[in-house]
Amino acid sequence: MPELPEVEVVRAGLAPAVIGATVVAASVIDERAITRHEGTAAEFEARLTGRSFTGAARRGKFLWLGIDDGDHALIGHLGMSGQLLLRPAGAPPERHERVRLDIVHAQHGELAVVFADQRTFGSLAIDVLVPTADGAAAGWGTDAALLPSQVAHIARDPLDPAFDDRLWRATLARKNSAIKRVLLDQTVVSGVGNIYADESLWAARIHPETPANLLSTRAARRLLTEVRAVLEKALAEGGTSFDAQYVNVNGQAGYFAHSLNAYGRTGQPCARCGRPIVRDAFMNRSSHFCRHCQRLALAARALG
DNA sequence: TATTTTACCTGAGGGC
DNA sequence: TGCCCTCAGGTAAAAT
Repeated sequence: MPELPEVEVVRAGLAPAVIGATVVAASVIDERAITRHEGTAAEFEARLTGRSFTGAARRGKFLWLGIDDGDHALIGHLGMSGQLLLRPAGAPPERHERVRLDIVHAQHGELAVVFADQRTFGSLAIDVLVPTADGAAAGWGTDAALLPSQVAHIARDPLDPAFDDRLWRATLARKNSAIKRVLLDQTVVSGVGNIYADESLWAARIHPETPANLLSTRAARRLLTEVRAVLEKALAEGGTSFDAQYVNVNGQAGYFAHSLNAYGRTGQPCARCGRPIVRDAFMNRSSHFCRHCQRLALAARALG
C-alpha cells in the first residue's frame, strides 16, 4: 500500500523523466481515475496536451507535477493500488491502465507515463496552486511555497524540514482519540498509513488504542522519533511491497516487507520479547502489535 | 465542534 | 469447477 516512502520512490523516479518534458498526447481510459478532477476527461486531456512539466513535488502521500502555465499542477494520489509507471513510447497497455500521457523529453526522448490502478481509489487531477499556510516550501522536491488546493489541508509529513514538532505534541495533548487513529489522520501528520503506523507504535512500545492525550511529552516525542526512523528506513529500502500492489516507476518491488516487526506478523514472535504478535480489528482494518511490549495504559504518565 | 462511521472499488483466497 | 463470502485500506463525505 503506497504510504510516504512508496510515494517518494515514485516521485524521485518520475522527476528526471518528466521535468522539462512536454505532453504530446493525454488519454483518459477510465474516468474514475480522474474523480479528483473538476472538469471532464476531454477537458483534462486538452489542458495537458502541449504543456510541459516544471517540477515533481510531494507532501505526505500526494504528489504533483508543476505545469508550465505557472499556477497549476497535475496532482496524483495512488490510493490503495495506484501505480505511476514510465514506459517506452507505444508500450502495450498495462493491466488496469487508467490514464496515459505520451511525453517527449530533450534527453530521454519519447516516453509514456502510465497511471494504472486496480482498485481505483487513486486519482489524478489538474488543480490550482495556492500559497502554503506557513510560507515555507510546500514539500519534498520543491522550493516554492505553493501547493495544489486539494493538498492544502494535508499536514506536513514527519520528514519535512518544516514539520512542527511542538505543534505535534500540542495536537496530541488535546486529542481524546486512539493514538493510532491520530497517526492516520493526514491533517495532523501526513504520509503514515496502516503499515507504518503499526511499525512506529511497535518501535515506540505504545499500544495503538492509547488515548493520544494520555501520552507523556516524552512518549509523544519518542513516537515521532520512531515514525521518522521507520519511514527513513523504508525509504532507503525502496518501500514496502505485497504482491504487485506497490512498485516503483519501473515496475519493481521494494524490500521493506522483510524488515517489518509488527504489520502482517500475526502469531509470529515479537522481535523484542518473543511473545506472539496479535491482530485486532481497528477502524474496519487491522492493528498488529505485541500485548506484552505495548501495554494499554489508561492513566497518564504510565507511558513515560 | 469534535469524533466516528461509511462509501468507494477490485482481485485474491478460503469454504463448500 | 464455480459460486459466495471476506479481506485489504486512503480519503472525504456523512452521520453521530
